[in-house]
Amino acid sequence: MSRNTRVRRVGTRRATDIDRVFHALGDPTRRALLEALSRESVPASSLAKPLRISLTAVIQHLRVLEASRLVRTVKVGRTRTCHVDASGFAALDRWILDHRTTWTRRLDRLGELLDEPEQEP
Amino acid sequence: MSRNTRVRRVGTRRATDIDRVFHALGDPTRRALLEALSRESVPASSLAKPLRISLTAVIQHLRVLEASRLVRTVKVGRTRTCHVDASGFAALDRWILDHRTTWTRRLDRLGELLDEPEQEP
DNA sequence: CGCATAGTGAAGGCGACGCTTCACTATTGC
DNA sequence: GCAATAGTGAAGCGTCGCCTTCACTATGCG
Repeated sequence: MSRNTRVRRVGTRRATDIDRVFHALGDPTRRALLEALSRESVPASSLAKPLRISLTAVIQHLRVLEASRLVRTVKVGRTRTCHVDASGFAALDRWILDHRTTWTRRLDRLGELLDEPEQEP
Repeated sequence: MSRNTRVRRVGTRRATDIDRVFHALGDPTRRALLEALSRESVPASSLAKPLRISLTAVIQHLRVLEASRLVRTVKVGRTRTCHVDASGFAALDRWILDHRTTWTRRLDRLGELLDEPEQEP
């Protein structure tokens, strides 16, 4: 591990909660992990195969997800069971809420944009 | 630039919109940039000094933010004016909405968590 | 016991990121 | 015109992040 055990930093500053959440969600593998977990709580070992990565990689991702409070894990016996944790999700929601007000005040358009079906080029 | 101009990828797969949004928001400097922009539209050059980074770095961040549709910029004369763009924000909102339902179905606790003032250790 | 299974720790490869500096172009304003 | 200002392109540096393999421990089970 070595690097993953280190306290996450951002520049020289200590990482904040929202830093961790955004960083955790920034990786598509971790989002896939979350998606799998949102269906049902599962042992770590069952997550590796569908994503085609090693169990070690899964454990490493789980550590990141746990640090950001998006996932909570419990180890019973030799198996570590993982389930979604709402805390990190709530932190994200709080951030969004805070900034939505600022942005909508300036843009006053988010509502309409959300109603649009999609607008990819 | 070279690397920043390259199409963002995630593994071997082309990056999706939400990939770009999360990645863009994962960097605290870019969030600070967004925060500054949410107050008022400003030329790129005015963003560098308060963040204590070079103008080049700002431009690079702006490219990332534009690719994720969180920021839109217009160049008039020699100055590039930047303002918040709701599209990326809407994409994020959509993602959250989609997954909130799944997670609350499992957790049925998000509501209470959001009502709690804060719960950092 | 003895073998298979689930998870950990350490170390390293390698590409991506954030930033800088230098060189250069395009505008602005005297 | 000319100097100052705003932005770009290219290149490179140090670090981080994702993943792997190998070695090892702990638990479950016939």
